[in-house]
Amino acid sequence: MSTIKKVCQLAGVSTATVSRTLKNPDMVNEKTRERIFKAIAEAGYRPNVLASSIKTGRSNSLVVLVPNLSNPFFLKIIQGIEQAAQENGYSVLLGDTQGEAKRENEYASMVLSNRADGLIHLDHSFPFSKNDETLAENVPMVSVCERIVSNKKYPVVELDNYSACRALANHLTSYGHKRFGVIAGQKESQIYRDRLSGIKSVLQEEGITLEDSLVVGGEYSMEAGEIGARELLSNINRPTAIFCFNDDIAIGAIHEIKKHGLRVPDDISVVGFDNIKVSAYIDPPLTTIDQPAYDMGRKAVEVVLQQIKKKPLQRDREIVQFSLLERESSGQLKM
Amino acid sequence: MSTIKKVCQLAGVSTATVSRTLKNPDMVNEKTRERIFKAIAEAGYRPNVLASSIKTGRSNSLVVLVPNLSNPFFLKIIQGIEQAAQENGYSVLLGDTQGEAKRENEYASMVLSNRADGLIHLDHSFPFSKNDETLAENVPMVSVCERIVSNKKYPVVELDNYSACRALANHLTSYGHKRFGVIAGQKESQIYRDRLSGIKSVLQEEGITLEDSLVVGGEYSMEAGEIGARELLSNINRPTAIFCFNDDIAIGAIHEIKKHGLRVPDDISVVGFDNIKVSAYIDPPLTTIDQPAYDMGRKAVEVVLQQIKKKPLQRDREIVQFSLLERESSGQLKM
DNA sequence: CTGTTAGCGCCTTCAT
DNA sequence: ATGAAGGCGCTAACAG
Repeated sequence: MSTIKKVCQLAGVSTATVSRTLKNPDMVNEKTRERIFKAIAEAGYRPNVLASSIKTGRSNSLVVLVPNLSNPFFLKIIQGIEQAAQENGYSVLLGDTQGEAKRENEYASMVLSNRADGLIHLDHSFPFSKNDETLAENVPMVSVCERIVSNKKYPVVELDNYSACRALANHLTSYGHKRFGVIAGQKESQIYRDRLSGIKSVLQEEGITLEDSLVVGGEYSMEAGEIGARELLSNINRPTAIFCFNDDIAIGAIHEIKKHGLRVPDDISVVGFDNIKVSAYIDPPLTTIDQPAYDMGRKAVEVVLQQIKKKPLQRDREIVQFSLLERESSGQLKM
Repeated sequence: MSTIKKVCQLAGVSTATVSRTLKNPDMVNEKTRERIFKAIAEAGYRPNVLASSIKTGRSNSLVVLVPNLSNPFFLKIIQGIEQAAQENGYSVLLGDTQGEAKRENEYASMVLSNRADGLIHLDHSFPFSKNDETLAENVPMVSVCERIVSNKKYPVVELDNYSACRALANHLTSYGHKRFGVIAGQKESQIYRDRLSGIKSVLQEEGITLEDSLVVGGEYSMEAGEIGARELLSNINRPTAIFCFNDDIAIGAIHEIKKHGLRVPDDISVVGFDNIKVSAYIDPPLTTIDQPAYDMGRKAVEVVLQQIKKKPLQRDREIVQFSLLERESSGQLKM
């Protein structure tokens, strides 16, 4: 690995000139410049970014914390992040936390040790350890989808879960459904509260109460969808329509419902959330809320870069638009 | 951000002692050690990894190049990579190349500029630019699934695609199928050749020839599966069984086949490749080849770390085991 | 066991 | 326009 010095020797100039040639080419005489470029090529020289980072104090990397890499929805977000990061000269350090605090702490601390300049968190937990809490105070950080629980307010990129769930609920009540079930994801999050209250607000308007026993689940996965559906199907008040808190859950639920010899949507309507790709390809195609995952990722990068560059944020909540995709997993109540 | 010097002041020692306390605690007196730890806590000191990297010449990062972040199969590989990397004190820089040479070049060059110590490539292209070719000669690099096309042999982690496809073909011929179609992925890769010849070898044994017009596709996606299926269905020799080169393609194909009013597997059998999660949940559940994606990721890390540590590789091809999962998308030929 | 010293590779004044 | 020199934060001989 040749260093700047080898280039100096070859070109017969000082390190300063080589450095300048790379940063501010105009500051250097055209002839020397050419000579230096030739020397660089000859030496196969690459500036050591670490060495320059140490001076500037910038690593030009962002850490991204994902609770679950298997979720295609997160993937689309990451794609957006990665894209936007690259366009801005940043690279992405990926941290699969699996929701474990220990892993979160480890990855988050990369920002403290100068390995990364900012943090994007796809979860609601405060990712730093107790120990690092005060250190973390000025860390550029943004959460996507979920809101970070902390004394300090961190910016967030999310959609209006309340309204989105109202849209879904209105859709289903308009089809005449009266008995509902919910298969939720994590229950301790803001998302859970927002979505559930969105649903309840509509049902209330229809004079319907959602019993606790009809709100099941606790994890965003196909398996959870299966289990949740099984639970709901065995309820005395078997619902005719089921809200699933993401598409994976819905896919699991539909699978289970069919296994019981029931039809979707003729016997039971199912709606999802996220609009992952495969949702359009399953049978029946899933009615769901489209979240602009890719854009959410991009926006998150914007927000965290703003913080890194110490520019003031216009707002600390970026709300993105959702849209209700009515496909074939939901339909008229047949009685 | 406080540096090692602040700790020195607080603890009244030299930088060397602080450094040692962090690296080789036993080399330092217990009392001073405690004092230093207290000072570190007080200062909120975090070693600047960039600064140490510059000395050691190691960044403790690996770049991972993925052609398509939307493919859940790659995701599982990345999960394995990420996991194994973390266990070994490495972090993962994610590069979504979208199969574009320019992006590959850019990400690959991170190894040349000391941003990363090694490279894991989930594609078959040589990721460095022409310019960097000689520079890249000694770069620790491994490919997963695909084999890197290059003069120099790079190690690879893959499964025996030829045998896996023989297994699929045997499975289908045993059900009496005689007319086959193939919806392939990228056609210029080793995978394509291996898989196709695996299929053909079995068909040949049965005295069946696979016409070129029945080998369609060119991309690993659900859309490609739809298009490919449409093409095959309109062929005069409409196949009764279709090989799809990954599960996404199969999902798209099944979707399309159903749209045409045909049933899977009663009218047409469909088999996939990879065994992504959702394949067990679609209707009908997909017969496919299970690739141990997670383990492949882990193994790739092992291999690249071996190279980084300049240890000789036992072999330059790590073959992982596949297994044929017979589910319900394939069945007896009905006539 | 601890401190001194000399860099790692690069950037950046400050001179010239 | 270019060079000399100091330093970024940390590590690693080498002394003591």
